[in-house]
Amino acid sequence: MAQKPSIPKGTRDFSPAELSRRNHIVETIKRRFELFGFQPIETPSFENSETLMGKYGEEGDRLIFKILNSGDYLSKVDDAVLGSRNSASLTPKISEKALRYDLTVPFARYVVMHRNDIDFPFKRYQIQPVWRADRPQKGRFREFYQCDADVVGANSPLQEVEFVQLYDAVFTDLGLKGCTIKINNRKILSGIAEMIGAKDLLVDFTVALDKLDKIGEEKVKEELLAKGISKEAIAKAQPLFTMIGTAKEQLDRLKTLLADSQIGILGVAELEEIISNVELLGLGSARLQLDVTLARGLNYYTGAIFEVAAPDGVSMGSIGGGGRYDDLTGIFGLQDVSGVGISFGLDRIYLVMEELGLFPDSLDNSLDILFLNLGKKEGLEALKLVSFLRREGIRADLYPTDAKIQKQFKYADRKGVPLVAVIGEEELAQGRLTLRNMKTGDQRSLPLEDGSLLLERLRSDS
RNA sequence: GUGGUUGUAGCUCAGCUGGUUAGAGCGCUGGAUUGUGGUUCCAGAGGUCGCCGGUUCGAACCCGGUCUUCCACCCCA
Repeated sequence: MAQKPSIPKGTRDFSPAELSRRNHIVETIKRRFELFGFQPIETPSFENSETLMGKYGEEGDRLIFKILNSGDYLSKVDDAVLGSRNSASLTPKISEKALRYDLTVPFARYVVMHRNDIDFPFKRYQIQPVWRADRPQKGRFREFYQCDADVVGANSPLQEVEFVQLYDAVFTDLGLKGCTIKINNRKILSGIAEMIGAKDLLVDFTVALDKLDKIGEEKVKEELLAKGISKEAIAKAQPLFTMIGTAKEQLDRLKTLLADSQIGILGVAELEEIISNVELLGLGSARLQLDVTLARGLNYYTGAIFEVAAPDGVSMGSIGGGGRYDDLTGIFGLQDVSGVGISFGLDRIYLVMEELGLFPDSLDNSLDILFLNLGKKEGLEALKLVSFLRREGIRADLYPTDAKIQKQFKYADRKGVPLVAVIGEEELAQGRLTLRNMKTGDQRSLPLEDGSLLLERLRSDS
């Protein structure tokens, strides 16, 4: 009995057409990463659970895919744990490995493990899938690709400036104009929390504030109240809700607001330096926007934080994010190594580009010329030219079987092949081939023996 | 994880208050056209109605469960 095939929810197959578009994005990103001096690494799909657990907050732990131990994994679990039916205590007993949730934490682990072989500052990039046990939605999958670039061992805020430029360069290359790179600094958020006396409620505070543009001022205040932040404290934070104007104006207001907070002032100064330097150097097609409500959930960030929004009019969550983390390697036993990095959400960038029709047509054709197969002798003759053209870097192919000529033409048409070469009985007798331009319908005759004339035509057409 | 939504041919979708052999368009295959695709015309193939169970004389349609899709939360790329 044949079963109906299916794939798990939140996963996808990629067709040749989709993959050539995805590769176009990946190659653009890769080229820029390398131009900016990053080197590639790869890490395993799965890590030891303890490497991952606890790095993404409580919510993150829930979304990590756990891998069941091999063998008779229940036999060694003692009855008390098994009988308690408590997932939190049972899980570590039956699962020691987990699929990676992002690329930043495995990278931190990599840095610590290989610290003696790495020349610091270390700039690495990594393009690999990650997995999250999330409920899928549009632009939200359970298996998706991240394209990360990080620098570890460099404290200078010039790194942040370069990352803003990197974002801008990639999106400009892709033709994705009008992206907004939102920037904030965790120190500012800490400073504000300190100011209003809610230091230990920093996470709740930032998570609520993050929703400002989505649910509005009143609802945010309600949530803050519900989380145990006093009315007076919220009143003190009032200037945050009406942060408009240029970056400079906003920074000036933050300076007065945070005058008594050492960490807050530090954050403002860092941000000021980054923003003014980005302005000085200029951007291509993206714009940098200070957004004091930007918080980001991943709790390892300590300094600058980034998030990229798609151009106006496209409804899609952030297509990139990142920030500075001072202590990530500290968790694995390597102190005083600051890191900063960004991530591109390949799958979401794909969806946005699809929606805006930004993929070049040239991605759709996979062949420069197709030779029709009209029999054994004819096919062999065609293959000689195919081999010659391939050596010259032309994407050439021979139709695999001597099917009906109509079928072969139809195949060429649908694949979008611009040129079709016909070598049949007639041509063979004359020592020539017929070359048809599929777009215009023009046909011309060329000698079989000398492939260079054909090559010339192909080169001039492309 | 919570609440809702969706599933009928390869694709996009019709299908009445449950009632004989479940339809269309596109696509596919063949022919018109025995060496010429994209247009047209003709013919044909293709469906466990997501899956499991229940109600009923009878279920694509009603009920329960389950999987999937999309949406809102949560969170995030």
